Amino acid sequence: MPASEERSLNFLEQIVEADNASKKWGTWGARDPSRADVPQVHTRFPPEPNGYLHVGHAKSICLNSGLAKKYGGKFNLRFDDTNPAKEEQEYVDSIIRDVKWLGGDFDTGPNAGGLYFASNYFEQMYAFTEELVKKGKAYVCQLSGEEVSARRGTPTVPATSPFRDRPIEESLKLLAEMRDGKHPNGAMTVRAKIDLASPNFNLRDPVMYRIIHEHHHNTGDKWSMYPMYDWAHGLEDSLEGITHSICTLEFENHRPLYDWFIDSINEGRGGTGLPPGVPSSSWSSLPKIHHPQQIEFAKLRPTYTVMSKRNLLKMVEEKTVSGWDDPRMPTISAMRRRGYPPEALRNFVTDVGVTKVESYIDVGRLENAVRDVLNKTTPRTMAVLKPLKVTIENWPEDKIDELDFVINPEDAAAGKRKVPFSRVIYIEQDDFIENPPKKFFRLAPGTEVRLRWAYFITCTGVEKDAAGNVTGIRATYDPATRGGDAPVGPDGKPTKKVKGTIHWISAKHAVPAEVRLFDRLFTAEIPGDRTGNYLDDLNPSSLEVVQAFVEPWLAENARYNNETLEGERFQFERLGYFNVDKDSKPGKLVFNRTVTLKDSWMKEAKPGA
RNA sequence: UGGGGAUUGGUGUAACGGUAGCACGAGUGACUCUGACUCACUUAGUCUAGGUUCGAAUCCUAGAUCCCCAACCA
Repeated sequence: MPASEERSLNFLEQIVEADNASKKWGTWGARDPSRADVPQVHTRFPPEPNGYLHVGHAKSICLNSGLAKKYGGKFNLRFDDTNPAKEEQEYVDSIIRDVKWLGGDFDTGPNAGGLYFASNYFEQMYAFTEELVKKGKAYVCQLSGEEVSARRGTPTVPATSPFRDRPIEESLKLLAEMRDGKHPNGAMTVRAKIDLASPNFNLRDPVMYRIIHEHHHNTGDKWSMYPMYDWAHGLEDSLEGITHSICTLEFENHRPLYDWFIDSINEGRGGTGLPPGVPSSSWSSLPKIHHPQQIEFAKLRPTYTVMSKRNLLKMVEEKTVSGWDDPRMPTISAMRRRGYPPEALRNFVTDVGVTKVESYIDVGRLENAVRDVLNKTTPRTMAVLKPLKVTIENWPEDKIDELDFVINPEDAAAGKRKVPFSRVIYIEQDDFIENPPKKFFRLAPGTEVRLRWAYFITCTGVEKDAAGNVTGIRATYDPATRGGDAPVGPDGKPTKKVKGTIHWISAKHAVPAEVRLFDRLFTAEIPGDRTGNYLDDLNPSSLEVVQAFVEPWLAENARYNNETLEGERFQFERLGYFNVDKDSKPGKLVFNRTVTLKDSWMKEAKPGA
């Protein structure tokens, strides 16, 4: 897959390069004289700690940290923790873990910009607010939520507030009281005084602060007024010197508001003179604040998945899934648990690109990106998911043969290992059909197949129970095919060929293991599109648990790393990629199927499947 | 009805007035001790209608369709 070395620039990169060329943001020279000619590029990922990160956030993380990396800039992780009613420390911890796992190096390496919290800027934001009130650009409004809503107006009818022209001193007094916690939730808000008739509703005197008496994970009980996102967000970026504030499309309408806030703070600062009638003041000696450039991009929306935190939270709370890290979830922690390598997520994100077009991405592309990485990196091993017993009639009762098994055909350095073979083996139920259809290359009465790296066997009989179900089969092996190669004739060519090669496990050596097979959580490309309720499209069989057999080598090498939260990854030949789940315990192995192998036989046998 | 965005094969994405290209998917074939991987070939596209131009996906005009906006959420 194109890890995209020669891909053309996406529109974000084009903007950054144009800015760099024009020196729009200056260079890093002030901080580091040795980098006086490196243009400043400073990005950030600004999550609210109110849920777990999902694959959509992964796109933002990769975009932002990728830009910093590519242009020698800095990347910040900043929590947008402005609403204590919804935010929790647990989410802060999980987000930090997930961002680091994905390679968003906000605290290590050359691009580390640091870890920040919006709540650490509350004092500064309050000072800005006082300044705006004094400038006549903000006021305290004592309308209730319902009243504000009722007075909102329509696209052509302006909003109203009876408090917008109250004396500045009055607002200042109430502002101080809000800060001192003297008023209950909902009693009043601070509003920006912009334009009640604006066709852009974001400019109809938006609320800057509301009163929330609630414990905050970072600031404790210090504050009882909290800034709204719109007021806070642009300031956070400004304070951190963010050059390119990358966000999603729905914030396009908010950009004029962010511009207004910063312009209003800067008005009269830095000695540029005050508007007529405004007396000289404390802020005229203050420097202007940084004005980042906001750029909007379209969210990532994979098919067959839901992305809204609300809907994901609902599934967690109602136990539709086992938790935020249920391997079927689109969260980063679920993908890590399921065995997706972070590199695959990164490749996927660059592969689908970034634009302003709202589109759906075939979730199959994510699965392909996962296969791509895993194919190159995982050891091959054998496991039988749904065992069918095969007795090799001409193999001596107690004889055991040790056969060589290539660990990874894609990676010669991985070497070989021994796999035991004996008289009774298990093969996959799907690899035997009593009355096979055309083009079925596997085992059937009278046909011959190769057992991977072992012997050719021919099916000689079928055992059934009283109900007629196949309970086992009998076969004979060809001693001349040891290692899986047909004997070579005088002409140097193999004396026979078999079309099929199947995997197997020696019954005597088989180690039992639980294997969890996942399918998509939803059966509809766009869950809920049909009925309006995404749960109507839940896939009832998205989880299947089987008791499988694995080879001894795998049992010995199946490890789970409690520190990185990653289980060892393997390919089970012909079945897919699997990893060790955190539920594994000594004596009880649990594997997740990360993703299947592509299966063109399945497509042929069951068209449309 | 106001404002802000978007529209290129089945899907995603390039082309920035000069040959509509790439990737995924799909199809066919080759290879193969994984029906995997790999390789080759094929497939199919500029929202519509006008206009400017030697030349338009790109510029202009009009229209169509889709998304976002009237939380004290982010």
